[in-house]
Amino acid sequence: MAGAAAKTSFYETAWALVRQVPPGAVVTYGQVATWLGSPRAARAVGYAMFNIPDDSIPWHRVINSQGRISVGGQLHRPDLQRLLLEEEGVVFGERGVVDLRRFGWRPPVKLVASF
DNA sequence: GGTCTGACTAGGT
DNA sequence: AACCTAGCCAGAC
Repeated sequence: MAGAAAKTSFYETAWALVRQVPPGAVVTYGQVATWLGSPRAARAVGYAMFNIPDDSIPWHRVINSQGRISVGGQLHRPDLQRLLLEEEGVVFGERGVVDLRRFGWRPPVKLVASF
């Protein structure tokens, strides 16, 4: 690439990575941040999800490290994220907690390296 | 370029 | 187990 390489923003990279998460699987903000090379940027990742540019990004598959949904009311629909996940087969515990050991997705090393 | 904001996290009380 | 605090990061003003 000659000259200035298109410096992909943190957000765009996060979006691209989240888009790789398959249906029925979930990842945590901290995980995504780690894949991006900044283990402590979980907050920034969350913010990136808040600013998703289009509907092709499965933002709902990103939850917090506790296996719980952080947001409490996106677009006037408090349970939208949960509903979308359940539709994909993700099971929530009695307290709305997802078993990350069971549904947590781990991307191929090669994929992560490409980011 | 300093300041503020958060869909985060880990640790302490 | 619920609640509070401090640390961290990228973006918007």
